[in-house]
Amino acid sequence: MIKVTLKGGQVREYERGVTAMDVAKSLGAGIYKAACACSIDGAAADLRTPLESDCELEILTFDSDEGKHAFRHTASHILAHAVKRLFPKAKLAIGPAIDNGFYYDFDTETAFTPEILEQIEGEMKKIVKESLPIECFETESEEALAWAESSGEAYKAELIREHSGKGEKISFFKQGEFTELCAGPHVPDTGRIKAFKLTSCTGAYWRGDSNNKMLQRIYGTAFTKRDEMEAYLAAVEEAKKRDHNKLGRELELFMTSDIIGQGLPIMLPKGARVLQLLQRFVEDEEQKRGWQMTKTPYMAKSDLYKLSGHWDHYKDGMFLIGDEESDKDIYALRPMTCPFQYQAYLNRGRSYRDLPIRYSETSTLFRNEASGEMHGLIRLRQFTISEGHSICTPEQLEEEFKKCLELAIFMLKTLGLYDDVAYRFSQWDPDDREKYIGTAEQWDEAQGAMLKILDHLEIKYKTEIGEAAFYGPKLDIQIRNVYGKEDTLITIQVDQMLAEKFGMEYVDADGSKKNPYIIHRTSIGCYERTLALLIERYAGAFPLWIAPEQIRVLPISERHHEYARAAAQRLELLGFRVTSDERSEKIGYKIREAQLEKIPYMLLVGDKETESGTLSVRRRGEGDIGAMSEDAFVSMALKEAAEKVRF
RNA sequence: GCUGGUGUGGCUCAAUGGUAGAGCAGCUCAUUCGUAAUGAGCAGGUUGUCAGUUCGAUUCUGACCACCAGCUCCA
Repeated sequence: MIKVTLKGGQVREYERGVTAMDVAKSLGAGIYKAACACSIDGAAADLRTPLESDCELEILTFDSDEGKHAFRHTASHILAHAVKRLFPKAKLAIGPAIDNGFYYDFDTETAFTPEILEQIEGEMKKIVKESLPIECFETESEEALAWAESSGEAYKAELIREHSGKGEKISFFKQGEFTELCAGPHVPDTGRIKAFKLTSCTGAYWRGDSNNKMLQRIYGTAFTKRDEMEAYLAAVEEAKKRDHNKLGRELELFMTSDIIGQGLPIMLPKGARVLQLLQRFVEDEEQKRGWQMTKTPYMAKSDLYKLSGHWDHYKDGMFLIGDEESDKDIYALRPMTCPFQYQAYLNRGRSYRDLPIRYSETSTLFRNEASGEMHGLIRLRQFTISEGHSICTPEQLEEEFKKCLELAIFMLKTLGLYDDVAYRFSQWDPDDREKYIGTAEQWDEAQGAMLKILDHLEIKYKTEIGEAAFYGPKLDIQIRNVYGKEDTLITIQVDQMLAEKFGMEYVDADGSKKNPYIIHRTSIGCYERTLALLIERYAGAFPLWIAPEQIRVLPISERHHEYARAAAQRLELLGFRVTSDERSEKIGYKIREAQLEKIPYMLLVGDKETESGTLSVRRRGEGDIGAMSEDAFVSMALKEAAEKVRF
C-alpha cells in the first residue's frame, strides 16, 4: 500500500501501482468526470500514470493550465484521427495544445478548404460521440520506428530517430483504430471533448524551418462547456472590432494605396496629428532627460553599412540606389540610425569626462521587408522610430541602461500601455554563429552585464535564445495585438562590438584609449506601431491629450452658429483641438457613427446657454453631463488632459 | 518568400456570360430652439490591374497588384 496525499492535505491509502485515474474515480464521479490530468509531487503527469510510492497527488481539471493543455491536446488527437479517417494518405506531423486552443500539422495532397474543415469537424463529432477510451502504452524506440515506417509516417519516424539510441522508451496514445506517438497527458476518453471548433487552416513549415516542406496546419479550440466556447469565440470577434487595421482606416487615421505599394501607408490628417502629438511629447521628454537630438541623412554609401556589418547581414533588406555593376558608389536608404550617430560621436576626440553622450533622433527608416511580412501599421517598409544611442563607459553602463528603461516605462505608462507589456531578454544562439559577430567571450561579457543589470532592477523577464541582434543582446518590451500575436514595441540593446568596428574611443582617466559601450534604445518604439497599439488599446477613443479632435462645438440651430464659433475660438486659444469644419455648424450635419463616439467632448450652444453663459456638455461614453460654465469645462478638460502623467 | 482566403460606388452587401442594384454615408434645396434629424431631389462604379477565351466578360481562364489570417523573417 502507498500513501497518497491529496490536495488539501487529506491522506488516503491505495494499492501500489494504482493510477491517478483510479484515485480520481475513488474520490467521486464529479472529480473523475472533470479530471484532465494530474500533478504528482508537483510535476504534471498523465492520469494513467501508475503511482509506485507515497506521493502528493492533485487531480487537475480544465480550470488549471495543465488540465486545459491535456484537454486540448486530446482535441488535437481527435482532429488527427478525423483527418486520417477522411484522408488516409495524410501524414501526421505534430499537434500540440497552445494558448486558447490547439493545432495539428499535416502533410497532404488535398488543400484544406473551409468546406473540408467542416467535414473534418463532422468526423470529429463522430469520434467524440463514440466515446473511445484513450489508452497509453510504451515501446522500445526500434519498435516505434518500425511502426512509423510501416505506416508511412515519415515525420513521426524522424522524431523517433532523434530519441533512438538513448535507451528511452517511446510512449503512444491509442483511441480506437488511431495510434499516435505522444508524450501526453490526455483525458481518459474522446467523449469528454464536448465543445470544439476548427477555426482556421494555414501553412506552416515542418519544424519551423522555411527550408523544409510547408505543411497544412489546422487551428482549433476546445472547451468543456459549449457556452464557454461560445463566449470565447464571441470575445475573439469582439476583440477583432478593435483591430487597428480596420478601425484605423474606418476612423480615417490612415489608408493604403495600391499604386504606392506595400508597407507604405498614408497617414491621413487625424493619424498624422496623433503622430505629431506623440513626437512632440517624446522629443521634449527626451531632451529633458539629457538626450541631444541629431538629424542624420536618410541614405549613405554602401561603405557605411559594410563597416557596420549590416551589409553582410541585411543587404537584401535594404533599398539600394544605383547599380552595383556600373556605378562606382552604391547608396542605400538607411535601415537603421546607429552608424550615422556614431559618425557624430567621431566628430572629435572624446574624454571619459564627455560620457555618457546621449544622441536621439526621430528617425525614418527604410527596410525592404519580404512581401508577406507587411501588416497594417505593425510591419512597414518605411517607418519612423524614436531612435537613440547612449555612448558610455563600462562603469556607466548600468546607470545608463536604467535610465533608458525608465524612459521607456515612463512612455508606456503615459500611453496607458504599461500593463499590457512583458519583458523579453533576447540572447544569442551560440549554435548559430553565422547570425552573429564577435566572440563567445564578448557575448558572455555583454549578456553577463545585461543579466546583472536586469537582476539589479528586478525585471521579470522571459529568456529567449536566438532573438538577439547580430551585435548584442536585447531587452525587448513585448506587446500583443487583438489577435494575441506578440510584437516588440520597445527594445534596449547592449552593444560592445560596434564601437570597436567604427573606431570609437574615449580617453580614460589613466590616459589610455578605450572603446565605449553603446546602448541602442528606443523610447516609444516605432511611431506607426505604437499608434496601432494605441488604436487597439483604446478602440480608437484616444485619451484626451492625444485625441486628434478633442472638442466639437455645435449650435442647436444655424441661428446660433456665431455663438458656437466664438466658443470654439476661445477654446482653441486655450490650446484645445476644436473642429473647425464649418459644415458641422449646420444642424443636421451628421458625424459618422463610428467617429461620433470617439470625440471626447461635444458642446451644444443655444439660447439658454448663451443667455446663462454656460455650455451643454456631452462626454464620450457618458452622454449629456449637464450644463457648466466655460471656465468649469476648461478646468475639467485640462485636468483630464494632464491625467497622462498621473501614475 | 511560402500556404490559404479576399477584391463590386466612402461603408455594408446583392446580382448576372448580354457592360450593375439596395441600405447607410455624401451633395443640393426646403424645414428646424435641443442632442446629429425630417421632406424632396441629385450625384457617385471602365465590378483591383493587364492579358486570354467568346459575337459579347464584372461573371470563365491566366498573370500581376493590393488587402487579410498563419508560417518564416524582423538590424
